[in-house]
Amino acid sequence: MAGVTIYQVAREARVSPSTVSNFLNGRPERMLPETRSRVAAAIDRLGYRPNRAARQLRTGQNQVIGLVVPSVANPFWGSFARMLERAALIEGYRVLLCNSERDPERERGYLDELWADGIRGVVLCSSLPSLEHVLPLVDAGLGLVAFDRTAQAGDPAALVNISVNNAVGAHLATAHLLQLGHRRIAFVSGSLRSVNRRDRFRGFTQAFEEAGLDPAGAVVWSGGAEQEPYGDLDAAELGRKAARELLAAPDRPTGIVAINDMCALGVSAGIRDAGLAVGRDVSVVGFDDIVLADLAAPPLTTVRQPIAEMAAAAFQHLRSRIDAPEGGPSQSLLMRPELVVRASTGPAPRE
Amino acid sequence: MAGVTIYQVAREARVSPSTVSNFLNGRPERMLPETRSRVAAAIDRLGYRPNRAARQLRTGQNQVIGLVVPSVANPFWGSFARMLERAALIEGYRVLLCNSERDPERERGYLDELWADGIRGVVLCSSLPSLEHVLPLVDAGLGLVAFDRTAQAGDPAALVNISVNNAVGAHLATAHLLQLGHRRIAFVSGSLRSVNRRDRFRGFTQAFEEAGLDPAGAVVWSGGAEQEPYGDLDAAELGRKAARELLAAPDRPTGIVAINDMCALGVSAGIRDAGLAVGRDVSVVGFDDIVLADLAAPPLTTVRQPIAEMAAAAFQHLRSRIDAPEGGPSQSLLMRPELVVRASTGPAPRE
DNA sequence: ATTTACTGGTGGAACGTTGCAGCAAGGCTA
DNA sequence: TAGCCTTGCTGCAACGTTCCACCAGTAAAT
Repeated sequence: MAGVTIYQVAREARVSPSTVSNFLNGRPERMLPETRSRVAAAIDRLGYRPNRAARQLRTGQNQVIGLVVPSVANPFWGSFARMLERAALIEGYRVLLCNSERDPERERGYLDELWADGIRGVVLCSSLPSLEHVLPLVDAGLGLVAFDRTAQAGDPAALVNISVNNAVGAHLATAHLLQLGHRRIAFVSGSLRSVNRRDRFRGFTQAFEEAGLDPAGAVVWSGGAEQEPYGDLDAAELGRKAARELLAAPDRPTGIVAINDMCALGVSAGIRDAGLAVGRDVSVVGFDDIVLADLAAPPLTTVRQPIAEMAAAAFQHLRSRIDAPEGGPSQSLLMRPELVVRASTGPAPRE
Repeated sequence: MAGVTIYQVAREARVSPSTVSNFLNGRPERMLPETRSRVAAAIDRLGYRPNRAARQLRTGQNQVIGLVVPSVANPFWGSFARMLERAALIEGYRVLLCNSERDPERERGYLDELWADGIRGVVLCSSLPSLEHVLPLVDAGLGLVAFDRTAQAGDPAALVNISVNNAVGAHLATAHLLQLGHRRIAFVSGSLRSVNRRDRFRGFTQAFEEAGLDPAGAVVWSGGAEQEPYGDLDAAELGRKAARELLAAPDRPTGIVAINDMCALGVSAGIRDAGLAVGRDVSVVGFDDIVLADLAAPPLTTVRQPIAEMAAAAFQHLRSRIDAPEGGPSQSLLMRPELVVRASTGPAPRE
């Protein structure tokens, strides 16, 4: 045990514990320079580090935020976790990591745990349509930033939503394929239960409508049976399976919009499994722009999320919420996505 | 604030706080069944959750472990983080995430922070040759599992090392290429400063020697200048750059052993940049077997690490260390890697 | 000379647990 | 009947902070 306390520092510096505490907590100007340096020297000499548990018990504050992601094994969430942690670290906050596997039960369990740990700010990457399993805690004062989810009717005022504009993103992706002459386009996703996925699907159909086409003609592949929930690890496997099934059909699509990059990479693998060439026989668009999108063969055309800005914004909102729990209703943020054209998309092959 | 305390529960149940505490902490048999159910009912009715900070202050224990990885944005570390978190969760532990970016300064800073937070168990994925920047804390009682690093002379007895046998892994990879007839083989890595990388390099040269070849003839590309540290994000970029440089040389290699899968995927991209075909013109072997290895085109031949077992083992060791801080010197673990042959390797092209 | 204000501190009660020591009541032994 | 053990519970101090209230000393204002 380390266990050098504020009392020992006080004795060493020949002051009272209160003075040491004052020194530590932003009121060093309330003492003579001479005292100040005596305290500083004592702290240094003894290698004193404040006991965080005691501090938290006393103040009710701590410097930890929670992060709940579907699975940090998915590179998109991995990157997000890293950037959020980075943003947090700069301000002296630490990040507790939770993998929900998209399971509402686990999600709720995690938030309860975090609350019991005295954590008052959480970034929840849930995108479940309803957050009601979590609202009691928000009412109790938990600062919550919902990531990758747009504001829904009935959301409490205290809730901040940060998301890319998923409809616009999917629209971008789909319009890109349409412009390349593709007409038989499939939308590949797991179940469409989550908000962001529904938004993306909406963007998909809107692009059809704007092109004067009937979206009903588009193929939607959403995991066959609704055997939810599934982890994000399987997104790739899902895409592969989707590609296999879609390409075996008589009127196989020439373009595929995947729900995210992992799925798109799976789709690409599936296309190759079928002996076809990605970008020539079948075009694929992803979503996220993970690092690997550019490394794939062919490099993946995708919709980029400004992940660094989003992570920074998520932390900032959380932070101001923690500092001023009763602050007014907070703004939700809807970022602009960007289409990154690479080689996984090309002109529709002529029949 | 939630803030229902053990006192309120006690009053509600018409017992003393001590009794409630006894109920909560494993001594429920020390009271009449009737009392027990009264307490249980009160807890339930009030929605009481123990205050963890207070508990930690009192007992010095908490249920949190630290995880320090180079960068969770790297899918390998992402997967590892997820599995460690899963193993921890089962036993009621939470995981605090830290990205060191392979910077010893940051590493040390993180461990200090974790220690100040009262965390007594950390999985450190460092692989820096020396852990001396961290030893004072181990001496002070911090449970430390070093992951991806083999035991070194001078390591304290309390330190547990868990790693795959990197030498064997790299040997496997290299022998595979040699067997396919490759003779001009390059080893691509960032700097070779870390233990695991040196081990892998050793396996690489050993395979040459066993084949009766002079390892001095092999090309070693290790990042040009030693401009360390670099984040793992850049592993791919590094590989790409390496491939470009290596393939521009007069006697270009026909086989490349990459330090890990991200690097290998970068190398593959670089090979394609040069207009060559991976697996035919140039063979590539990775290390780790991340999920994406199988999705790449062509799928990546690689050395698999038994990541799930390693994560579980890491947690178990940590846990027993936390429960019995003065336990005897602990075993280090050296797991067996496995070569997974896919299509990124093929027979050496004839000249 | 008295009040008022400020400066540079100190004292001590919390924060919510835990766990040891103790205690009342009943039962057993001698 | 005294002594002692056991059962089932309670009292209280401690864990290491913080921060409000207070205080002694000096200086300025009345």
